Amino acid sequence: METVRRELAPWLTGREVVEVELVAPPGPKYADLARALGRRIEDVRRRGKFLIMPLTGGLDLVAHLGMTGVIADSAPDERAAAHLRVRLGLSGGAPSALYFIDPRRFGRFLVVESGRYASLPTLAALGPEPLDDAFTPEAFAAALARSRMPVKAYLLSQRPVAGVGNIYADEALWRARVHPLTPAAELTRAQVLELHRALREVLASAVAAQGTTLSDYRTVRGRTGEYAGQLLAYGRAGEACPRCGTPMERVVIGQRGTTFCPSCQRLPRGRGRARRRA
DNA sequence: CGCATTTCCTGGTAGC
DNA sequence: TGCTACCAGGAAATGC
Repeated sequence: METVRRELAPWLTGREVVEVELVAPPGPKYADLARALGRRIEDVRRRGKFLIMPLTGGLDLVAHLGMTGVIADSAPDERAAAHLRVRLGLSGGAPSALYFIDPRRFGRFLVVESGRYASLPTLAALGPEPLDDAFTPEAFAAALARSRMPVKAYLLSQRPVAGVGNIYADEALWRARVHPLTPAAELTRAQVLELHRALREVLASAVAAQGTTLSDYRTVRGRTGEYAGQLLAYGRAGEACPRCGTPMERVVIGQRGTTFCPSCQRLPRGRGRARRRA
């Protein structure tokens, strides 16, 4: 999403939305989109995986690409045209239209009052940006201490830190040698520090590579992201761990496929509450 | 409030 | 070859 934001910002900032074509059926995922009409895009920001475009008149245009959504600056080819959901006509020179194509329909493209995210609970409760100074090891430790969910599931909730999806969660947990089923509150201080560092490194590297294309993801100009070639854990179940050679394993945590090394990433034992000694 | 479960959806692919 | 079944998963809705 950061790659998409960087391509969109110089193009969209200052443009007026002169046409709103909602191709998808109206619904909460496209709530109030027509209100963008006649307003100028003041900025292109990002919070986690949400794109936030403040509009003149106290509104925000909010986009989320879901699994397979693509924002493009040129018309989709015949194959992708079947999945066109939104077209925005823009003032100014070419490219003068934005296309939102979303085959699996998990994406959103809606207008809300500025900063009013009640209809987007994940955005409303989003943790700090991982590459911001506010994301300190202390803040991360305090967030993790609040939950006994498996740390992998808690990361995906977007609450301890923003923007970590399934791929980057697996990569960071592997780097930090943390078992994905470890209850968040049971990470040791050393593990919190390792995971904090790993999250920042993985996300910074992925942004430098312009993201991870496994199949659908494309930048606004149609390019692929190249971080897939640097993945060390995600999607490698059955292969040797790059660090120790042990076969990597796959489990399901919170409905998400999760790959980890059973040798490098050990579950702590016997540190839970509710334990009594005889 | 916190957490688990279910739902949305289609392209790709395994299996027959 | 052509069919069916199943899998992928981000976030919201629903159910305790």
